[in-house]
Amino acid sequence: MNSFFITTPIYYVNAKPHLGHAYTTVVADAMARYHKLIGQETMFLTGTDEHGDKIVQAAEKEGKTPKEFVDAISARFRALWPQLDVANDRFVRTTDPEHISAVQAFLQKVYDAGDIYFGEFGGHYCYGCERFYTEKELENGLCPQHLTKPEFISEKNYFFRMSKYLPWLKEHITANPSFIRPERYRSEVLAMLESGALEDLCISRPKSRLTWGIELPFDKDYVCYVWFDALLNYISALDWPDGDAFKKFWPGEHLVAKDILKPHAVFWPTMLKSAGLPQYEHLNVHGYWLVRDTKMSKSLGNVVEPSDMAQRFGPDAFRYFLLREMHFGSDASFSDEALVGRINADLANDLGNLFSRVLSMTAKYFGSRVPMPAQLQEDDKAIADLCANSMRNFVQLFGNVQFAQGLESLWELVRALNKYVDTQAPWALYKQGNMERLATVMYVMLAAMRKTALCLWPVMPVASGKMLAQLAQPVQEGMPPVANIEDEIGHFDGLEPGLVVAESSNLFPRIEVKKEAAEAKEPKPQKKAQDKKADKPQEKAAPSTATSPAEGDTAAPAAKPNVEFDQFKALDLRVGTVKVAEKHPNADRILRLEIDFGEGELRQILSGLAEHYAPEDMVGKRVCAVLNLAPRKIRGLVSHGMVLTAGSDNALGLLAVDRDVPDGSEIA
RNA sequence: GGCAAGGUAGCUCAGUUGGUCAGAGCAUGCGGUUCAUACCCGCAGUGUCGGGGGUUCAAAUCCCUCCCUUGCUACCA
Repeated sequence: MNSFFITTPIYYVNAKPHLGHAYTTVVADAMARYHKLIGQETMFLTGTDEHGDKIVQAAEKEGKTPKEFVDAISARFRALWPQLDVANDRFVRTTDPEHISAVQAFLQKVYDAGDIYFGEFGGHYCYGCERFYTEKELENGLCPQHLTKPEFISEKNYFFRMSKYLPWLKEHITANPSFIRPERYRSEVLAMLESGALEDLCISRPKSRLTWGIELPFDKDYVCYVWFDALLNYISALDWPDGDAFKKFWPGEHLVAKDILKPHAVFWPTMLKSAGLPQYEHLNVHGYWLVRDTKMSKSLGNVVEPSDMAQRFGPDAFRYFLLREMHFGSDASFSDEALVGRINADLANDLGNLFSRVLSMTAKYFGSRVPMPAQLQEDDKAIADLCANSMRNFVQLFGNVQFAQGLESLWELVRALNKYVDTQAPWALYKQGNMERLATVMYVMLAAMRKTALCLWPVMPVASGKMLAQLAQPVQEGMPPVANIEDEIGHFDGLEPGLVVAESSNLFPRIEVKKEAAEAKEPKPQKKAQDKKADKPQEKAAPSTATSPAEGDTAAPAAKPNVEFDQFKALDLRVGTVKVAEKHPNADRILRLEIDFGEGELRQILSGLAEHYAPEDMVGKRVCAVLNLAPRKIRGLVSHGMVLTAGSDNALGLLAVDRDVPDGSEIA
């Protein structure tokens, strides 16, 4: 197989690009370059996802049409990639006409195959669960959780018969250990399949509710629901069904963050299966970057900006850090100190200094001409062997998406070269006038440095080019430095004696740290799911949709329609004092409160505060609540009202009254 | 609460099927060197390999149990 196709997810354009996007895209770029470096023709695709409710709302807010809005944000993504030396071959947008027609062709194909049906059932909607139940799931016609009668919602939709292919999928994943990698995510998907929780997939929305989407070819009253639309970018961008690119590059592999594992590991393969298309080769799943939280918030402007990092430290160093610091698949922690540490230790001290010292000696001893080596001795052969080993490991590990390990393997060589300089002591040979030996030693180092620079091209394309240029190697921008790096492993020559190399080198200047240490003392790393929001559709899960996109982006929620004053007056809002607070015995997130509203007896209200307030801290607190909500049973206890809070999971607070008013006071 | 993955030197992590497996890099201390980006090289560590119990001649590595972390999941009217 001599072609290679890699994709990032198409990024959801409701916000600007952040570290998570940058990581995924840089990794994809490095993979694409790696495959070029082993002699394959590659296609690297990224793009933007531009359909869905959230987009319409965000556009309205800015007084733009959805199209105007997505044009602007999509452009921002596209503008970022060159700053990170990312060279994608194509950029797909779900609003491209070619994409739209491909989605419709695909839908028609699956429809004709009988795998799409109109959803007659699945209309039993429980408001408590915010989901639909099938007849089978109901207990005596009631919601099994709330024991209430679900409402039959008449909104019908089209469903993809995904369940039909789940047994096949399980076999496929079992039979192909690297279909989903690393292993942990493969197990996760298998567990998902075992659990039997997956059902058919809702793939439509009525136009009455959502118009910003792709019309179904077999029903003009419906548009395609997000995932179906979004996933198909991977082949629409290859000009499926008829394009040459598809024939040439499919199947390829995908790169995603762990939050969108399910759609890529379950929806997408079953879709391909239904349409009779070959499966992708690999789904490569990475973790999150956690960011040290110095009260990180948008208001403090403390968020990690990829373009900012690239400007401050250079795209090469930033890319190196991303690939070296994160063990692919696991989460990693991002901080300026870690970044500076890597740059100084690995790039400046080890690699940069190696180039500097060797080139400077070559200038001094041989007028910057690559000397002709004599017979290699033991020490020299040891370096040559190590060089071959490091390269072999590097190539193999990179192919296995083990980027950190691959780089580590290469650095074994870099460190050994620094040591070799010390043990051979060229300056001593020079003083002794042992020019033959000196020539050999210098040649060994220069040759090994060349090999190192070749390997680094996928990771640091510009710096690699500079290193090679310093070694008088031909470099053509955008092209891999050699036709196939694997041909470079078996032999140690490749550097022509007589070439004139650079006199000095300052590839990676040390970054002096002074005040940075002071700033970064106390705060503990806090979880910050970088990728979470942007890559996935935002609409609430609907009938049988397995995804449940996370809500709660930092942007304020969209405005709601006006209500009449009477409707507001209908609410019985009051102030009360918490007298009793304890954890709900059967629910982790819920506190059971008994609150005095001046009613003569305490009122029991259940509230999802357990993750934000300790029970003992609640006692004595004055709270605001809605009293006349219909009582609801939650996990065995009944709640007679709702405590008012503001904020989201990240930062949640209770509403309070700023003066002392009696319990039971009305809020108006 | 259920399911899953983890807890190994100050930090980030390696440790295949139980027997040099107690390691690497960074950071720290001491020494060396001078070609070099105050760099590089050498040496030195510290670790009850989360706690406890068990199997075994032998366990970080297998079993049980407990604790903690993370993710997914349910309840948050």
